[in-house]
Amino acid sequence: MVLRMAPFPSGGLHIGSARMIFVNDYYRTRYRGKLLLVFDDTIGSEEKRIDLALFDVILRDLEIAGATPDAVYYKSDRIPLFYPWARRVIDRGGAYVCRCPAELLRENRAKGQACGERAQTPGQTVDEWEKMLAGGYAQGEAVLRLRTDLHDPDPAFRDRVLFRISDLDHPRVGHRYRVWPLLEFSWAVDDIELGITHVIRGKDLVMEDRMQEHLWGLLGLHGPPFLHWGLLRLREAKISKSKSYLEVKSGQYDGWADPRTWSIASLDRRGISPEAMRKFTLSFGLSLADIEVPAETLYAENRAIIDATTPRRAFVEDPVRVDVDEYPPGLEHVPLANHPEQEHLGRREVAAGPGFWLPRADLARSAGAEVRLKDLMNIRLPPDIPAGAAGVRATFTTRENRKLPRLQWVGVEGAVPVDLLGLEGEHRSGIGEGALAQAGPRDIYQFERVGFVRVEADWRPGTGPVRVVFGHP
RNA sequence: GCUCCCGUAGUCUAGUCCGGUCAAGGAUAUCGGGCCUUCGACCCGACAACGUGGGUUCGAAUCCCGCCGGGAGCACCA
Repeated sequence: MVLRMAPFPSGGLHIGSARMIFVNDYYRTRYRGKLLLVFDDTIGSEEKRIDLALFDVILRDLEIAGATPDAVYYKSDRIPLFYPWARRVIDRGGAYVCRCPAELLRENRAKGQACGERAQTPGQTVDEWEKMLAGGYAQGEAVLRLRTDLHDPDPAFRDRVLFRISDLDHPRVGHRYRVWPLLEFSWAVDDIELGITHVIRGKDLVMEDRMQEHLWGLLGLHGPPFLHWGLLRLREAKISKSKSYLEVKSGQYDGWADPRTWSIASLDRRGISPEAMRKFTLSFGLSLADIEVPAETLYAENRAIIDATTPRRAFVEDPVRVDVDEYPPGLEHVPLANHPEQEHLGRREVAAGPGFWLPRADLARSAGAEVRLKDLMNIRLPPDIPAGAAGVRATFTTRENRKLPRLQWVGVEGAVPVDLLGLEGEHRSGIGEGALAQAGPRDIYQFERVGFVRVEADWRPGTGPVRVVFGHP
């Protein structure tokens, strides 16, 4: 079994590409086949530009996803290979060189009308084709078109363009070629040349199946069967690839791993395991319906994978200093379990009061009430807590574990500043318990009552606030 | 407008090819309860679906036809 993925290098791989990645990889693994990555970097268009930096971004995304290809090809290296194939199609009368403007071509297609050029003999087409290749036509002046039935019931199928002329500068091969194949033709050739046995691709390309089969029929060949999947979207990820591209390029976004892109890399950065992405994606099968799934479903998948192995830590957002009067002796430090159920994850010694940091939002809600500092003690808060209060004095009540509102807390001693990057790209500052000072890059923690977070890959102890990215609740 | 594809609970999905074992299973969400010192986990329970109309049949989610709804294509993009 030989499969292929064919992304266009105009953006990082996003969650919508997940089906391409995981479905293909699933079959490769299951049938011990090969999975090729073929960059579909024919020249594109003015609107759809190739970005050199994106080849590596995509490669890296596939690595993250655990779907490293067995081989990598660049369509732009293979252009000369397509010319002899074009010649074979022409010789069989399957194509003609058309000099109609795009506008006229479109109108004729809609009406099922032939233009004057269509009557060309293969001999005349060869001459015109040679002229195209030799530079005898300017960009947009001539194309090689497939000859189908002009009255084909599907207007989309009538006399499609196979090759066109482009003077755009290609980031890999520059101006080495002027006559470029379109996706359909290049794949009619490469699915044969590369020995692809099964084509699994998006349903936006179903019409291309017919074109490839038409070409194969013309040449007496048999190509691989086609399978398709429908569009997959996360409800929260409204952003398009091209919009992301602009934001990343302009620096509005923090690269392709910015949480707002919902790219594979961004999910990884947030601590969502590739395994969760895989299970999530494969759970949809190969359905042809376009689906929109809440990110919560992906989060649930991830929780099931990471919850049991993820240590708990205290984080207090927008902290207010609270000093507790009548603080009981001997509670300056307490041992806490790293995980409520997984004892093998051990314990850590946590600095407690009498000075604490508590979340401003919780304090505002609980003024005058007795609250429980989780795992520690109960305190009574003063009746009045001004909105901008810098410090608050509270009073110890009991240690008895009663049903009280529970707050997480951070003891003042050894507390470390934390910068939490949120899903909208916002930075939430807070303070974390001392144990976080020894966090390692890419470590995953659960901030109790906040959610799962992952330490930034480039963070090192002693370099300022602990930088983490919010994953999910 | 033309062509193709898709319609099972809020969402996603199993079942449809080969009609009965489907008074439709699972996941997620929601609601209620329990439990662990998290708003997380776990346990128990509840809610909730075959788009619609006809036909075939002893029997239809499943086969046929119409309609309705949704998506994609009709680029010298991929």
